Amino acid sequence: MAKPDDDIPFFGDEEPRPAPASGGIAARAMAARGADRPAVAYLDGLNPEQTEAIETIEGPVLVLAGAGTGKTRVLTTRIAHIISTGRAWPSQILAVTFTNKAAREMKERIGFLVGQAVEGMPWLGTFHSIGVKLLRRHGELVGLRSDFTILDTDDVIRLVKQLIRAEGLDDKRWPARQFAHMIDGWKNKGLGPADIPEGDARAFANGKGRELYTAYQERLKTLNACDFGDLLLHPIRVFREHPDVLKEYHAKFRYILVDEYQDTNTAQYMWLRLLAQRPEAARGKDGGTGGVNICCVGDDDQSIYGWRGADVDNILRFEKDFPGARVIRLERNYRSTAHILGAAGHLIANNEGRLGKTLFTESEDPDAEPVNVHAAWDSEEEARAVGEEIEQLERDGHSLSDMAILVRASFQMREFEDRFVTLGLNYRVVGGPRFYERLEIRDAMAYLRVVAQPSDDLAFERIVNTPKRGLGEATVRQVHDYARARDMPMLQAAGELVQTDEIKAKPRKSLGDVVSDFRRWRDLMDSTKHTDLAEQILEESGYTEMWQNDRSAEAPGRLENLKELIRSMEEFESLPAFLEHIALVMDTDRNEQMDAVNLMTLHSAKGLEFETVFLPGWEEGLFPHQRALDEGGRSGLEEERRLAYVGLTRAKRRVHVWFVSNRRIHGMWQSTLPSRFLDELPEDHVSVAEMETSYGGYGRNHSGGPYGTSRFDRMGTSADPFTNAYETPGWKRAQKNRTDATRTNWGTRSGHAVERIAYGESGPAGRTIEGELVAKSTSDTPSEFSLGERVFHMKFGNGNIAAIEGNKLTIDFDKAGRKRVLDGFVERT
DNA sequence: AACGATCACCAACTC
DNA sequence: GGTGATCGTT
Repeated sequence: MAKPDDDIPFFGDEEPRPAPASGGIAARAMAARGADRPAVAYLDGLNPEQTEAIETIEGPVLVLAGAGTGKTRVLTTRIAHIISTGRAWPSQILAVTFTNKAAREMKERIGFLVGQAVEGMPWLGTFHSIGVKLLRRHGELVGLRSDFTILDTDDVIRLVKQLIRAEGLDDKRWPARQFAHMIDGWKNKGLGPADIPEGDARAFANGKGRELYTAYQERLKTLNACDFGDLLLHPIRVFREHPDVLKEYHAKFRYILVDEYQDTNTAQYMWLRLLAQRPEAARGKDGGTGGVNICCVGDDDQSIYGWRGADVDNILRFEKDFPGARVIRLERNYRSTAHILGAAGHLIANNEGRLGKTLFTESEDPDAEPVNVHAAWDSEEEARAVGEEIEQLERDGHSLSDMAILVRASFQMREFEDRFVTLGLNYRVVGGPRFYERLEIRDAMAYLRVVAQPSDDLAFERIVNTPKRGLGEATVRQVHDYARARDMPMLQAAGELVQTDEIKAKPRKSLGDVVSDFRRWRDLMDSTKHTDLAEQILEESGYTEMWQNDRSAEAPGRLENLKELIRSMEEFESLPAFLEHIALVMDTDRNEQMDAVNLMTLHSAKGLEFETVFLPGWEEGLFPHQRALDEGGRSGLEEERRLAYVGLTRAKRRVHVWFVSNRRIHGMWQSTLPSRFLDELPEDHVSVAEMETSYGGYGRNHSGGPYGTSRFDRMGTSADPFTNAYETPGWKRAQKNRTDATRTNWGTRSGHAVERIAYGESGPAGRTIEGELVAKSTSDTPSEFSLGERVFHMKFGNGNIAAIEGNKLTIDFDKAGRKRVLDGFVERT
């Protein structure tokens, strides 16, 4: 086997092996070579299916790996196996993942198996980071210089907005965000401006869709920039238009592995096919093995990215694409209790079009808890109750890091955060609002981008007048127009303009200063350490000073973040390397070692596991998400169900599902119905929480509070909206529990009051609460209240009606101030 | 040109 | 609840 040029020293069959890393499994594996099976130690402890998935090295393989069945172990061991048996150099293995986290984890675990050799795997990464690597080499074939920049969604939207305005269109009527989203969708499908369907092209901006898309691509080219979609599309173009280049990679990548195959979109699929389907293999000249050594690992039940273009069909049609493919199912679960698996399996069985797997576990745990379902009045109480449960678990000796709260939508996080702050409970937001998205970080990055890449107009425009330098809209536009007219970067245009007298004296001076600043910084780039340079730039530009003079509450935090930014640059060797990292790797994993509760969305929970999982917000409209239902119809619902499945299967031992009766959405309180998914959980594996375990104490406290009313009363009413829709035995038991608890604890007086609050004066039968949005379903009905009327709201207390819009009331509350609420939630006093 | 106040609109998630 | 856009003011 010839050693590839870009490989690092490692062992091959003919070469002496370096001393293996001590304790490395590979070391033991090599020592054990020649013995009977398991021939190598790293295959110890694997079940037969896993072993098959690892040892079937030649030819196409699809591994259908259910949740918790050792998917990552199979992938990493397979790679270790390929390397250890000398079938390929580390650099000859292409291993793609979707997230940086997955790539990082895989790299770490391969490191445990093969030691140093993992450092020789340059082609282990996300689709996008590998795309960047390809384009740095071959970008010129599609008109990109090798120092191109990568635009994030924010940049894209700003750019699209400029283009929409340049076309003389109203950017209100045709929102840039929407068009950016459309472009992204086209790119996910592998469509360039010429390829998009006529209907799509006409759908936006009076038929100017295609024109705009073309203009957008043109603009990217002049900016020497790529958006995320281009990181996939450009390599595809290179491969298609330059067979010699493709051939080079065919020879290079002897083994291809794909993680989370069910999440590949069409462009990624095209990309993979180009690399995996070799013409010589098709002609049968490749040693009879079929030649396509591709191994895709995935789980159709965990496909949750349909809305961003992932195509489940990719996994469903694998066998057609790669004839002779071996399909291996991993169904033995090593993570969860039988209760959790039972609940998840029963839920997901409601989906059609599955490849079909049934997870099982062999561990028998007599103490295992069923899945717990809880009800709460509103999201605030939900957060409080979850907080209590967490504290109880903590007192029982569980560590916070073993618990996670998985929400459907990120806005749900705030209430938990608020609660945890009050409790002094450590928490960690995983994948939440990211560091790089912060205003000050983006500003600082813009400075660095202009220095590293003077043609980066988007970055230039962002900071040309930040801090304020007296360069207003008028001046910036002048520079912009000058640049566009001469097809040059704005920085250069600014440099030329200040030589002329086209600009008034004041802005001319500041613009000149900016230009010479950037010139100076740029000259320093080669001679100064990038961290020092960054510090110098922030200092000399007046940017840090701007925040030092800012007396707002956030300013100190922002300065802290800027320091953090400089610190995080340390580990990169150069400014460009750092900028690329930021563009692609948007997470900073700080505080990983702290013991803290994990808070994240269901999407970002995929691939993780926790002892205890809290799943709040199981309500119609939120989960399943209304938008998924509206846009995706049945398949949208199925995707939501898979998301629920992902949530449940994250748990090893305990699951607590919550739903609330009232949730505030867009600042308005809305009544909600429990999610249909609750109904799809099997009774055998579910227990509906008894009142005293989850509601005791604090509910009572509130009944004595300023607003007087207990919050659970509504549930005990005979007209309970849940009754009709939810007939399962488990559900009835839940009703019964609620009823009993209500009656015993709080009596009926407030029950009556709340009943009216919940249904308004028209009575329970008249106004059906229509699941997701009461506001929508009843907006035609004029409100029965009148202006100035004195009303009572159970959360906000007494107030006067200031305005009426259908059934939405604007009320000036005595204590809570002005709020907008639905009329169903207030009563006359 | 800069600033502060008010308003409209939005809020799945990843690279 | 937060943000960006817009308007009126200096």
